[in-house]
Amino acid sequence: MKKITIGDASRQSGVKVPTIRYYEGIGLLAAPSRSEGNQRSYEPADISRLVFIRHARELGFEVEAIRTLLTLQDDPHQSCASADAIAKARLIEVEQRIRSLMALKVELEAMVEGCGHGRVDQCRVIEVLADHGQCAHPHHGLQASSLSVS
Amino acid sequence: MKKITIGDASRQSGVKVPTIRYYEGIGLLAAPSRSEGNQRSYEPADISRLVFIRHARELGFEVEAIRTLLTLQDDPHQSCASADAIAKARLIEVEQRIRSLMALKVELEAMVEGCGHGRVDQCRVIEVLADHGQCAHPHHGLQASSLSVS
DNA sequence: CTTGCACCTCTAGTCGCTAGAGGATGTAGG
DNA sequence: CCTACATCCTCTAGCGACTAGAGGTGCAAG
Repeated sequence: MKKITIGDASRQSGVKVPTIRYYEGIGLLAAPSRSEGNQRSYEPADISRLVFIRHARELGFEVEAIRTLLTLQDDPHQSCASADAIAKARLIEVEQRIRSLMALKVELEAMVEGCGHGRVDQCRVIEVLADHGQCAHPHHGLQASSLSVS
Repeated sequence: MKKITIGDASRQSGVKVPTIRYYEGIGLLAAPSRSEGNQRSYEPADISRLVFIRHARELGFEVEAIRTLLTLQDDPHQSCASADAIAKARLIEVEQRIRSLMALKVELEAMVEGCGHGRVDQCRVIEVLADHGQCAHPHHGLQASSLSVS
């Protein structure tokens, strides 16, 4: 009978208040019951769900993937093949991302090192950007593809 | 006097047609002259600028950073300290990102490996997400912070 | 002269939130 | 009981960097 306000839910789960409402809006979290004054009232299970979501987001899973993972969690007798597949796909994404970023790192290091700290016309930073042929490493085919988790 | 259409500019620079128009809209690229029929007509210098922009975007520089880099390029007698600083900041971002992703990789690997390929109630993927205490590595403080380049 | 592609503008959508306006509710102190 | 004040409510708009689509015009080849 303890009523958990959205603020408490936020503090307990680590998910910000507007984000909780957002998750409700997109159907990740069921709409909770309301108090007489129309305020959301959560239960412990909702907190767990929010922690689950937050954790998955921190791992870089997309909301759609989390939606699938949550339906799996809701029915524990299902095969976990989908969860497995989602995690594996995410792992492959992360590995690719790391490879790309390593290539970027090498190139940025060369740019920064090559900068004579003088005038722009001797600056390798600008030069490399202007002329792709100067690249330390080719990295064509890199395409912006979302997903952050800094 | 060769007139470069937006389609040719796209093919030569590797920047998509709508993206070129977008860059014009946000002022990264000057509005080119127009043909009688109101079609954009580019010059070789515009292609170079587009290549510069594309390359910088591939390296993960934000549009605002590129704006600065372009003004530096336009005046080659300036000090390149700003370009240097921008590249260094980007390098630090990339290094941080790599570290975070390595931590994610470790955790995802543990999840995937721990999956018994049975039912959900034995699945470590779901379990780890539900209970942060199961994490192989702590990665709190990770906050989504934009910037992709897959 | 017609077919068909490339071009034009404009608006709206993507993702995962975040910020702000403007108002209602809940709680603690006087 | 009244007043602050924090917290809650809904709603809309904005972020970055594009992308997609509607609805219309230009142009070159057959």
